[in-house]
Amino acid sequence: MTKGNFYITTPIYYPSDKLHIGHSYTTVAADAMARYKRLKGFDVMFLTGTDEHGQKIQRIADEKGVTPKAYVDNIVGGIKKLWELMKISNDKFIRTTDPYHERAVQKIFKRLYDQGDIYKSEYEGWYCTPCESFWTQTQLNDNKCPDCGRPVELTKEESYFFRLSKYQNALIQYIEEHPEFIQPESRRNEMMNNFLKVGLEDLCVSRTTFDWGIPVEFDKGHVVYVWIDALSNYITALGYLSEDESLFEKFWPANVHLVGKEIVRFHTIIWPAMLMALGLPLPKQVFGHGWLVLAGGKMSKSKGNVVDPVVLVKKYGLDAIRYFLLREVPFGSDGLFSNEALIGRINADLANDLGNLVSRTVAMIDKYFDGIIPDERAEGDFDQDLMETVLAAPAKVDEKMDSLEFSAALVEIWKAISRTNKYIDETAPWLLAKDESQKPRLAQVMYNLAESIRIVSVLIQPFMVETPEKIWEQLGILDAKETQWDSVYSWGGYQSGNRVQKGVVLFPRIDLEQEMEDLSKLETGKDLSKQKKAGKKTDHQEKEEKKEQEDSLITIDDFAKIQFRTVTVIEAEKVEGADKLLKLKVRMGDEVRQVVSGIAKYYTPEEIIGKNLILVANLKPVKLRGIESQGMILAASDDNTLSLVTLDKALQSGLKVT
RNA sequence: GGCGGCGUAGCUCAGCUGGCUAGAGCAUGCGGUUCAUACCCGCAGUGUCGUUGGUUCAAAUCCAAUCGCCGCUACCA
Repeated sequence: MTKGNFYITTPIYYPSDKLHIGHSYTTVAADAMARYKRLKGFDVMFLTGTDEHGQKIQRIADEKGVTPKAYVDNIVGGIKKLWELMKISNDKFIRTTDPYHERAVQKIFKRLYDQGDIYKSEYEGWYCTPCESFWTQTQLNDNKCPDCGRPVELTKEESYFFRLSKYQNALIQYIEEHPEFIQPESRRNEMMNNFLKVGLEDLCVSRTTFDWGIPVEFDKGHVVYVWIDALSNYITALGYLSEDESLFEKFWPANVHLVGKEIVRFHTIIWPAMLMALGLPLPKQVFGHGWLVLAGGKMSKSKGNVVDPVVLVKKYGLDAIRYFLLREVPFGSDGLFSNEALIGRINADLANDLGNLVSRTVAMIDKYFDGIIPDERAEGDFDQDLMETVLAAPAKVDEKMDSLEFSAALVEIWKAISRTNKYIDETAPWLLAKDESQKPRLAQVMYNLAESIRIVSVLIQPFMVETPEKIWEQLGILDAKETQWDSVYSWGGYQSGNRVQKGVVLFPRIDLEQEMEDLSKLETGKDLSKQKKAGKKTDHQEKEEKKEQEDSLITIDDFAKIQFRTVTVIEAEKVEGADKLLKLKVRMGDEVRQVVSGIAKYYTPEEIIGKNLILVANLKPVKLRGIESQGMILAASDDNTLSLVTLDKALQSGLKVT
């Protein structure tokens, strides 16, 4: 009886910290899609979960003095609660620490090894300890960690590698033959131009430097590194390589993996290559959505942007938040998240348009007909136009949903709402009510209003999860037939005899100014400027923004470890072939040091000679573009300008700075 | 540096393969209405469509250059 199967996934989130509104964004979108497909009669599998291994979690757990498992159990509990709060209708929640997943990952790893797609070698790379990331020489930025800009160390590690390079051509061909595979299109171009066409390198898929991961069965000391562990969740969740593969057979390949744009690459290159190696079909689509970005950095504090979804839901109601997330930003683009925008949407779309429409309609039916619309009705002007407009919505919603245009789908529904509000003005029921002979006409008008609202209430079900029922209650809709998706393609589903009932205000209006004040108070003590992007970041690749805060306090001893010295620049020249680098010779007392510094865009060699600067003198020397740099010059920069830290008064070089 | 994208009313944006007096929502002003959550309905705008050239009977829409912003990515010693 079903229309077919539909498998949709969110990324599995990294439970190193509480989730924020960006995570909710992805998950609510997936939820809306899953609900929509269920309403359409599909057999849906909606998967979400958590990616729980890795060094970062191990380290955080260590710091807190708990086991990694205990640590993630706690966080995952919170995540599950959040999804309950947001009424996420996932059919399954996978944790990469689930035993069935671990077993399947081991089997996958073994299989790929046995067939030669994984081989053992040595990983030589530059390691950034704070970020726990390896980088290749070419990834480095001025020989520093491209993520955090701190120095990296050359490290060797025995590792297993996945032959990603082998699948390069097959991937290119697949992507070219399946233009719908990577969406939106701009992401496809990025993957093609930046990775596939320039060539893929084999991928390191095991680690020996930590043990919080799935052990490689046949080689103790190695744990499976993120890729095979995390990405395979999409199939292990379905029982792939378990005793019961029936779900896998039923739902794979997935219809769509919803991911944030920052992890499109993993899902469109690494993951498909893994699947090819396993001889499995590829997911039909990977959709990389945009980020919700917090409104302007320095403004955000004073404007008090709240990004904790729990707080938002409690404050404004679940449906308001879900509506905002899906409505405000076209799904493929980035969008601004601000409390003003949120409140604006709530007031304009939800309170004024939808909520008020329901309220006024119910009030009129109640007032004019004691709650039940009489069967004796008379058609009149505007009826036809109303019907046409409202009935046009379902097909448009279908069309938009099929391409994951949630925002556009909601726009279509709201056109119907607007049309209905206008219809009230056109028909002026309060005038009809004054004339006894117009009762049948008034009844028809009331019926049309009720029916329009009924259709709208059915259409909003994928997006809003509490409001539809509240509306049905007020309209006196009891029969499930009236709330089925199929019932909105024709007029007349609202049944005679339904008794309307005034109810609670669906969406109370919010006083914007008052609210912004409250929010600022709520935010005191919290520094949101650190959190510029509320977008979801799920992987081990995630940058750690909190680290700065955690590590921000040092002792005087820590400070003493760094030797700052005054120096004078005696020579300077551009580094051949590098845009950003200047090679400096500096005098430090009797000593002359060679320093390479990434300031070429801001200083010419000529202007820097003779300057008195501060050098970090005991920094481990590194080679930058083959030139040894014996220290680091201090400078400050904002987005546009960089300024060297110079001495206010002329002093000799070589002095200690304390 | 390479690839891609963006720059349109105060704000957020629509405007596909060039063609009626350049649109929507929000905000603003005015008018109407009273069933309703001071709501709804109507009307009114303002825009050198980033800048400069070019193609064309005709360009916001195509081409070139340029400025500004953003995304991905990189440095060829």
